Amino acid sequence: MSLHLYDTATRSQREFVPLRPRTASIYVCGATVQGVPHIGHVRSALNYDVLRRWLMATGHDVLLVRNVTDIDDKILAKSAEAGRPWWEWAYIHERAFEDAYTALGCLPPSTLPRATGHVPQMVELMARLIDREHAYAADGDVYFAVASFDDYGALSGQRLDEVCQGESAASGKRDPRDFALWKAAKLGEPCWSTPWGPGRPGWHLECSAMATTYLGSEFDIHGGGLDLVFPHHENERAQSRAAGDGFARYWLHNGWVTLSGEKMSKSLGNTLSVPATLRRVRAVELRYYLVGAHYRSAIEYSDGALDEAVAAYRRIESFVHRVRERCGVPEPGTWCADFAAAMDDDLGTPAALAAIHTTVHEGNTALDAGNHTAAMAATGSVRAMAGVLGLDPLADQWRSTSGVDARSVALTVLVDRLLAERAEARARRDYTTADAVRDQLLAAGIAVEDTPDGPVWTVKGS
RNA sequence: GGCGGAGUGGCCGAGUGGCUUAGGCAAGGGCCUGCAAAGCCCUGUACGCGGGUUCGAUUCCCGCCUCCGCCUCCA
Repeated sequence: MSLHLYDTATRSQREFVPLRPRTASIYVCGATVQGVPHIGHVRSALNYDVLRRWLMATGHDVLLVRNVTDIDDKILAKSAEAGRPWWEWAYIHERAFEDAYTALGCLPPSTLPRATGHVPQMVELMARLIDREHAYAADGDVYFAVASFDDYGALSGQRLDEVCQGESAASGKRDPRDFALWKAAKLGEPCWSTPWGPGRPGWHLECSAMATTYLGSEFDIHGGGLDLVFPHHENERAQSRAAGDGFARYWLHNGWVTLSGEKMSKSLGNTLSVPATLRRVRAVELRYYLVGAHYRSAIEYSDGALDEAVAAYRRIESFVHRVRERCGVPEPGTWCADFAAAMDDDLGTPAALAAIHTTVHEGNTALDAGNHTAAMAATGSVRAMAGVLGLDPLADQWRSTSGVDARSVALTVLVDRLLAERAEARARRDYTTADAVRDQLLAAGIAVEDTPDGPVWTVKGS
């Protein structure tokens, strides 16, 4: 079995055969940085992070480009409303997004291009399109001529006669279905000069320009949220192919996070921000929750479901910690066949998680039987599998303290001192005193468990 | 109106034409423990409704109901 991915363009699973063997090039539509990231935004980034990690784990050299749309109508409107420069507004929110991605353990992209930094490439692309008579300039706007591209609509399944794209108010448009590649400068708006007059990039054009700048005229995977299929990705595909580029070979789209049955979106105002969620659960737990559902299914957010994910993750985490305390630090090993089969089947993370839980179960049984070798092996396997999902409990990413610092040394000395007292009390059957010590520790957030190898303590939530 | 997705046991959430019918959470019983905790063992008549195909359907086909998304900016 090899990796198969569901391709929106063909509405079917296709075997992933990269353009160049052992390499993978991925372009993911990042955010329009106009506000604070919500958990739906990070779900998208997380899905492509898991894809990337699985490709890396199976021996691919991966290039992943995620863009930042740092100029658009809403950024201009919101910054104006706030009385701040548009570029400051964009950068503040770009940082908020990056902070959220980093907190959740997304590997940094190979590069993070901004739309405003790629105007020359956009001009070049428009020139090619005009040359081939797939685009035309009108009063400083530049439009793509939809009718000139036969394959338009193939990606999204939209019927041409039903389509009427947003910029219909514009006078120079020859066909209501045409969409803007470039928008003529309006008074007071930022603009860049082009052969057709000053203006600013249209949304669709920038992604085509940035993707091919970094990944070449043809690349492997283009990803994004389900809502981008039409018109954004349809238009990207049309303009790039019309210009003679092969463009994306696989189109992946992730499902929603919904709240009260509705898509979480800024316009509806029903968003749950990442910072707010991280005040309630740890980042790794939120990651488990978002990665635990299949990427194409919708997640109907609920506090209860998030709590269940927290409990499920802690089962894995406590197993790994228990083995580490009793048997030593296990190095990541190899994943089991079920796990690989699940991941190869269109990133079947639910089944992959089931494989992890099965291994945890086996490891716990081994630990109960005093078989430290088998417990270590299971833990190594769990670490490797969880690592592919970015959920390895012992990964540096999730370490709350940097390991052996002065504070943790001090804590260890004090806890060990108390545990010695408790051991003495237990030895003389003074359980009142022994339990008092344990309760004291628990009140301080330190859980004590008696095991065949002696008491083991852990700081809750670390 | 056009296109697409979903309805699974107390809850979350996979999946499959029949095989011990994922996994987790929660619940009940048991083992272990001084007591716990954690773990282990056991238990639980699931597949929106109505037809059809089939020896057999939750899984395929048809119809219906309900919910959601895209078609305008949106992960």
